[in-house]
Amino acid sequence: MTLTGPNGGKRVPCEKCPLRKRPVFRPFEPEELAFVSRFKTGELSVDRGATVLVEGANSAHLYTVLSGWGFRYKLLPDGRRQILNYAMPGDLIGLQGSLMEEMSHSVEALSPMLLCVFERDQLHELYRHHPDLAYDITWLASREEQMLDENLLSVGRRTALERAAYLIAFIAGRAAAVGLGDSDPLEIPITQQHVADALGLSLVHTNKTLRKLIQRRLISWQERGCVVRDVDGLLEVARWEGTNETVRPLV
Amino acid sequence: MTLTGPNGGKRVPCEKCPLRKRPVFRPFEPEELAFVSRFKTGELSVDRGATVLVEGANSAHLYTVLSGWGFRYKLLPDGRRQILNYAMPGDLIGLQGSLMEEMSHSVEALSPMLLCVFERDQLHELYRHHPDLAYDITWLASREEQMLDENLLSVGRRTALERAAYLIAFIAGRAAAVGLGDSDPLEIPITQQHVADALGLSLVHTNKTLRKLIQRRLISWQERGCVVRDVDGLLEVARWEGTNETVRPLV
DNA sequence: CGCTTACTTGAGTCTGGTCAAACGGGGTGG
DNA sequence: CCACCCCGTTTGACCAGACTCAAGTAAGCG
Repeated sequence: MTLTGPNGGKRVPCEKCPLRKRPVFRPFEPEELAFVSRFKTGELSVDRGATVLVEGANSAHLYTVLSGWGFRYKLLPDGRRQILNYAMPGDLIGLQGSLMEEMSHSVEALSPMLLCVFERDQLHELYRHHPDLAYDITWLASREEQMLDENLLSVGRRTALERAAYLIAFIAGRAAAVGLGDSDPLEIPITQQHVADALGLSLVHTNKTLRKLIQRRLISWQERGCVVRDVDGLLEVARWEGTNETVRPLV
Repeated sequence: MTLTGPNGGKRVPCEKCPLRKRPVFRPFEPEELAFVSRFKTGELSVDRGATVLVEGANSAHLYTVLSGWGFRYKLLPDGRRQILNYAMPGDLIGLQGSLMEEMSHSVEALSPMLLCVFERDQLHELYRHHPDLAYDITWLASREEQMLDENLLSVGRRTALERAAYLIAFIAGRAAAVGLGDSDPLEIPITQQHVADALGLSLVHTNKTLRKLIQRRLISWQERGCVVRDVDGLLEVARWEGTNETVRPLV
């Protein structure tokens, strides 16, 4: 886990942020950009498997994913784990920890990740002087809630096969919006255990379910990764229309 | 469904809002109160069973629950329903619909409800001139997300009995914070179908599960309602510590 | 080369689902 | 006033989807 200081070597200036070029992200006014740039106090680089945020901690920072994959999860006292959502470039993480006393979930990296670091303290200043950005942050929180709603519907009411197809199509859709898998078929860096914990299923049953999707040639599996072959096919199995990724703010 | 106009007969002025006296809600500055009061453009009274907000609609309003119970839910095309969360006094509903293009869930009343109505358009003004209130709204959105996280963990990873106990203890905890069931034991106005749809279980299995809680004298069931007898017992069955209801903003 | 991690697969079990029927109270129309 | 119906709850019988246990394979790594 490396923390690059302000203007350190690796620092990606917000103005030149590669993500910002993507059409999913709304263009920012120069002054907004300037503020965000000041708001960003560093970059954090974490390895695969590293814990970015821990439940119960009182984090002084919040982050935006610059690159890489991660996931939010909660644990039961006896170790049962539920993955709540996946995080990918452009996603804000740790907002809850900045607003509340402490984090109520943990975040772990699925691949090496690069994170933009923001100071929790400056959030108040953002709200005071940049109402549009404040609005954006609420919007992002609301979007996260929307995703959770859909996930909850899935875990609660879809069958195992529908759930698996939904999850992969959902991730693929979000990834496509930020330009992942543009050229080659998308490869999601997850193990089947991660899928199981997101779906609320056992590892064994998840394996058997994924096998069906593989047989139908909708996905294939490589060590440590799911290759998405046919998103439309997945959507059909899930009986889902997919989300329309609307234009959104970036931090 | 009745809409009472500004300063109509039934209108509860924000300054005299009975909820505001509760210690869970943070005290507001006079100017904040004045703005909220202006922000509130009316009251909406709905009957039990009425749909307050519909998925897909583009609502011009958002609401705060003044009294009564409701629930947020999503449907699958074939009718399967998942209840996402329950709404009770002090909760903000319809924020998503105000921020996004359209609602991604519906809201239905479990009992007669009284709602404070706010204009979506004025949300921008709130963000521009009342950063603290804006912050509060984000905080509330974040709290809703936190509740969803916990619900998702429950549906995904807890057993049927744990889930049922958790749900009822969760609702009871929230209700107690806003003063419901202060004198008599709390009575939650839900049917077993509502419990089933919140837990992701079938009606039959839900009935058998609730029966166990009833045998253990943790709850009892009256027509159209769950009576909470022993919250600590429920927490124990759920293997859960309960949420600490922290002070929060009201609207 | 042995260890670890992740994926597979089969067998047997059990939780939870489906189907079906019945009950009881409240409301309503005859 | 009574018969009927509807809604929500209850129960039993049976079925199936998902879980656990167990063992084996394959690839990567020190």
